[in-house]
Amino acid sequence: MKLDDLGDWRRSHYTIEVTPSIDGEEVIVMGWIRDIRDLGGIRFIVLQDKSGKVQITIPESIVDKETLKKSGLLHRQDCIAVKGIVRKMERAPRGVEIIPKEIRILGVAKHPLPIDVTGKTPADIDVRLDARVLDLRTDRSQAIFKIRHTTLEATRHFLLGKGFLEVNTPKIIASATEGGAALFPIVYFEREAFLAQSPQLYKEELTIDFEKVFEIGPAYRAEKSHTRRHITEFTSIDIEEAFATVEDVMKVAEELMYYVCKVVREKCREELRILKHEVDLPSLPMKRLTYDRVIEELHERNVKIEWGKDIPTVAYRILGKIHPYFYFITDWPTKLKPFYIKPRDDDPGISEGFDLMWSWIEIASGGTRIHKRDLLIKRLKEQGLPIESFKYHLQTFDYGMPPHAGWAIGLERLVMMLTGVKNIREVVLFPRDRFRLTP
RNA sequence: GCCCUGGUAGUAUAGUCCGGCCUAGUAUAGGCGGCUGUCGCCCGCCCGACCCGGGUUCAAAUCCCGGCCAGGGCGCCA
Repeated sequence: MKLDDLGDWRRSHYTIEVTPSIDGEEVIVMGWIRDIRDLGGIRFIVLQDKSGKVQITIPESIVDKETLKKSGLLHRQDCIAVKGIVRKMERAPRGVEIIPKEIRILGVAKHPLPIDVTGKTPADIDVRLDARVLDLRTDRSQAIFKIRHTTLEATRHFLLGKGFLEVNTPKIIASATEGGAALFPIVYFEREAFLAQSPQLYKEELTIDFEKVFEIGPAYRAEKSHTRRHITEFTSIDIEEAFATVEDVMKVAEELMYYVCKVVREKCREELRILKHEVDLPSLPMKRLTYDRVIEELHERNVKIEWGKDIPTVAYRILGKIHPYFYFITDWPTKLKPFYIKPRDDDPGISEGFDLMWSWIEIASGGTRIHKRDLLIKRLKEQGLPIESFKYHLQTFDYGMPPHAGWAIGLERLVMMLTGVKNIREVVLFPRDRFRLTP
């Protein structure tokens, strides 16, 4: 089909701005055809733009022949511009419709489409991700990403209000430093480099310069996990604060969770309705369970975990049934935590690290960091990490490292909680997992 | 790395256990026709599929073996 040019047409109104109060005005709207209902002598076209939808009504007796003919050529998801007169009409959705004078076809869609954008015929997650750009047009996807956007907006607003400075640290790093999660190796000219698994060391170092920093950025994990809560590229919300301890930053975390829930509840009512999901306001302070207490609770339910061992997923699922919303797990055995987490002064076997849980899923982890160089070296050795790889990091401890604490929140897991979505890939535009690298 | 499950039109499903009744049903999308107030419009007609390879059998969508692809779970982790 021959496409029309945009020409000198510019949008005069978003669809949401077409209301009964502008009855009789001429408008130009632009967007995509969501649905067409042809009744013979009258044709209804639902036009969708980023703001919402409006009905274009084409009664054969009113509209001129050429526009009538053109309107008959249209399909779902074609991109069009419509110049027409707004008509107040009680029988139309939102009490208003547009009677077109001229239609310009700007882009066409090839049919049949791989997924139904009206959402009436469901599609599997795999099919949806293969046609992701089309899938993102659905009300469900639009709602999810509006909530994700609002979560980020609220998080920034909250942390900026607390005096944190937003930073960006390198995602290409020289060596596999932190231990733990596997890193992706990359070819960096004639050397090998890695994609960063977290901004951990950089954000700690930056407390010397800016005291309170946060970063919202990508993190990469080469884990072969294949579950609804794992992806290889995710977004980490990180904070680090000088002159603070685990209790101070746990407070920041729970207040942030409260604030984000509050903002999403207020600003995303329609989106939550579409997703048939409710967000409860957590009560503060959130429960603080020690690792010992968690082991006890599990014992009471016949799940035996030896002290010092990690908590397996089955146990977390049980824990999630006992504590269905947010709770902290504190006082972890030092050996279960990364080398930079500070052991307690009065009992070095226990750390000042914590996890923030949402039901059975870990949303965040953090704690007081070690700021004394000698202790850090001792812990590196205990965990069998190569001291020489930490040369630049250890060097910063000669520049007046303040006591500090921080945490990292997995944005996608937070958004899963806020949207009720069961698969993490649904809350990422173009997710990467063990098996998916495209689109 | 280990374990489980599945693969039928563009999409979503029925049929698979217990082989023949399958010329593979249904919905939706798409095409054609009809319909002047739809808003998951309606009505009629049409198009369109058993993942690939091998085996068993008179007969395979259905049973067996291999492959490929996908979903999920464990471990690890956010």
